Amino acid sequence: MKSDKNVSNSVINRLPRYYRFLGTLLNKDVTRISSKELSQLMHVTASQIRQDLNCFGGFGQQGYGYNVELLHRELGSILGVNNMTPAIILGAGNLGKALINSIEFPRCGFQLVGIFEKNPAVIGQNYIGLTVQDIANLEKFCQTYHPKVAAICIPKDEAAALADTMVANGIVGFWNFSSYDFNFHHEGVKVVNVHLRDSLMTLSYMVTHMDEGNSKID
Amino acid sequence: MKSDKNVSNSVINRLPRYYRFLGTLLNKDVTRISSKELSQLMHVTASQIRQDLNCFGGFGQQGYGYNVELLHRELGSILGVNNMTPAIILGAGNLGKALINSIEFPRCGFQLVGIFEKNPAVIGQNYIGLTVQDIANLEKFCQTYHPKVAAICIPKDEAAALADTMVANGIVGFWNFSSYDFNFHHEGVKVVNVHLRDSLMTLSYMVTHMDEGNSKID
DNA sequence: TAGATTGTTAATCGATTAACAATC
DNA sequence: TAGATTGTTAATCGATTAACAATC
Repeated sequence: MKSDKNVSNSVINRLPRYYRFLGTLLNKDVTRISSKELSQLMHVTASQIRQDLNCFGGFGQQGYGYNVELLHRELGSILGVNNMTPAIILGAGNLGKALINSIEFPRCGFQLVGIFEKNPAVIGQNYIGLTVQDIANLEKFCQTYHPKVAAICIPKDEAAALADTMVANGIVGFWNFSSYDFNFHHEGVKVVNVHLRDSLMTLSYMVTHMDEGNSKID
Repeated sequence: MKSDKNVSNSVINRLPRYYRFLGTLLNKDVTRISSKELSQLMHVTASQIRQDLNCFGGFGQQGYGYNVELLHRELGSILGVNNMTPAIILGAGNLGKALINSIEFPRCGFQLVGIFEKNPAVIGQNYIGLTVQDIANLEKFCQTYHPKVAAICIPKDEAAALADTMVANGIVGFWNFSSYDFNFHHEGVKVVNVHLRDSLMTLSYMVTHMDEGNSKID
């Protein structure tokens, strides 16, 4: 892999989409594709595809295009989808349960190793082979099993109360569904925020201003 | 309100966050705030705040700053949070149920008027006062109740099969959790995509490349 | 009035697109 | 070889930041 020069957030955000489209092509037994063909499929410019891919290496061949299987595998490796990074979920409420049941963590690069909740009615329940644990045991669990990533499905205040503990105990990545702002006070951790409420309000703006240009938000 | 000039996707995406912070300030009985103070609170530049707000009007006062309550109300109105736009949810699986139970639609500008599912085991169940309906009744429902927005919590193929019907029956906005690409074939509709799987894979990239700069994605 | 802070224009920065020489 | 398509550099476009005159 080429030394990762110039990899902007925009590029990183587009990588999973490339990976997804290539997976679809692979399932259809497409063996090669040019940036132009892919650009028509994905509705982006061929230039952007070539620029994006070249942040990571020269995966194509002049006059030929890209080998779908190879490129898919390379992007998977860049995304780390085979790393099985140990991950936990904080909060087994509606959202937590939805993630547990609808997200294929192993296909995204993670192994789900623990689920934590403070509600006694939920503690002890079983989901996809994991027993929901008391969130009071979180620190001890981290010291034993060293999860690296946490999906935050608890309210802002509870997230705030646990943030320092998590970082101190080796959590380096947050998939954050709360409105707590992690990287404000935590250096060196990676955060992907998913603000569902904000995203719905953005849609409210868009349908409220139907006439205006903006038609799509990712 | 000033004529909406130059409102980019970036600005629209930031609006709900401004609204959220102002709501918090309001709860703390803060009556006025300068762009500088707000910028420190939100970790953005004061310049950007002033630029963003000025897309919609001059809500501040030289030498004083912004009236929190007024600005909060104005942003709410711009976002359309009081519009009560009729909305439906397609799919009452794990994710659909999570949205029903954890998102406050009325506070985001919507009134939830229908929930649809194809699984017979779920049809007829009750959530927050709504009975889950057979998705086969969707078209008829639309013609009677005219929902304007749909949250898509069904698989790509099912979304694809229903897309034309929905658009033909007046749905103009999609909160899309599937990997079906709406605006490819549908003109004039507004789409906010939420690709949870992609977002988790982006986090995988980030923790796989810990050393590199990027630390936060929204 | 003097001090503060906006609204807005100008400068900078970064991301996207276009172009093309390299090369399979 | 000729045609196609990449990798990469240069040009354009848009978004962010800085600066400052207007003004409360």
